[in-house]
Amino acid sequence: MTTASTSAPRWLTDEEQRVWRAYLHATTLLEDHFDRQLQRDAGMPHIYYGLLVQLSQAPRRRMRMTELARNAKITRSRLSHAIARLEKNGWVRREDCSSDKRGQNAVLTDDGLTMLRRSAPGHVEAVRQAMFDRLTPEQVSSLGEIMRTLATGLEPEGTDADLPWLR
Amino acid sequence: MTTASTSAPRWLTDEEQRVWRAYLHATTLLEDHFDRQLQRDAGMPHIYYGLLVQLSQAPRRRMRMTELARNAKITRSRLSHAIARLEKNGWVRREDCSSDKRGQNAVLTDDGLTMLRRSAPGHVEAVRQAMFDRLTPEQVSSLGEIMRTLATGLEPEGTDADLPWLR
DNA sequence: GACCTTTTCTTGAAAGTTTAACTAGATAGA
DNA sequence: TCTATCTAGTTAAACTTTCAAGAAAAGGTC
Repeated sequence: MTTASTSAPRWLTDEEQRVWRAYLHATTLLEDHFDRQLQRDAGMPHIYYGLLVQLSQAPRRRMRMTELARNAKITRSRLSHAIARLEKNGWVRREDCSSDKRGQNAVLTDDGLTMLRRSAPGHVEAVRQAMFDRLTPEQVSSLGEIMRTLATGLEPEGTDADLPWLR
Repeated sequence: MTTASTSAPRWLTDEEQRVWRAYLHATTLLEDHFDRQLQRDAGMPHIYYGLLVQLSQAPRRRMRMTELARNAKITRSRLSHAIARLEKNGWVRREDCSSDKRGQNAVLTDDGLTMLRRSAPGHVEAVRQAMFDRLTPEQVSSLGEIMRTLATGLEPEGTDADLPWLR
């Protein structure tokens, strides 16, 4: 067991505090920025757009709900609501899974694919402008390594971690 | 003017796609992680906690609404709702601004400060575990530089940028 | 002063998310 | 088989955020 609850807290150094705050500022601004860009140009928040992208790259443009939730790093409940909304837009439809009667597949429709094709260039451009055009190749590489490390830290293999899509 | 809407899109390279996805994965997981940690230990989402931290560090534990929104990188509307909720909890109260009758100050109460002191060690520990313990000093430094660059890119000085707290 | 514009902040409704509870089907053990 | 447990997904209610609109004060111009 740890003694974290009783021992003196290891406060952040000034440098760490600056980095932490910069992280929060940048991620908050970026999320706001992309949510607005996609709400304006594609009529949905960024996380919904990501779901369509996932589906477009999946075999036969379909994916099991839990698998999609795992890829998007969100809860199944959140995904249920999201797919319901996208279904109303006609961009996704649900389909029973043949091998498991509890299961559902989310399927990207032709309309959904069309919408994605139309909005992709603008979104890529936005991502470039906000991120890749501002960083050196070394920074891009470093950012990738850092983000992979942090993500892995929160979803360690073979443990009982509290992962969104298992809740 | 640009020709972005008509010229061929500059698609992301494989490397850029991997970095972009890693960024989305890590930030989504981290936000979920800290929101849950603070909801459990302090009874509020992470962004609300950040507001109390800001107030605790401000002179006389108070700050103008727009100033607080700017620091937190959120809209004034969002802040209004958040402060209303924190007021209900007794952790913040509102106060008229003497020099500008339109203005309001958000003031951290004694109860709010107590709550903050009680939950700070656990939160710092969570931040360490999820971020600083997993990165080398070089990575921490690099992350700070990258995040500062990205944040600055979205709030350029002296322009008519679409910043949340001005909407 | 009168008028117009801008700034500050709030509000109500709509949209999205979380939490806990629930249904139905799969799985494993006696 | 029968039963307990687990997994897949949904749902209702509470909460948070966004969007659009608006009230009130400040600032600028004539």
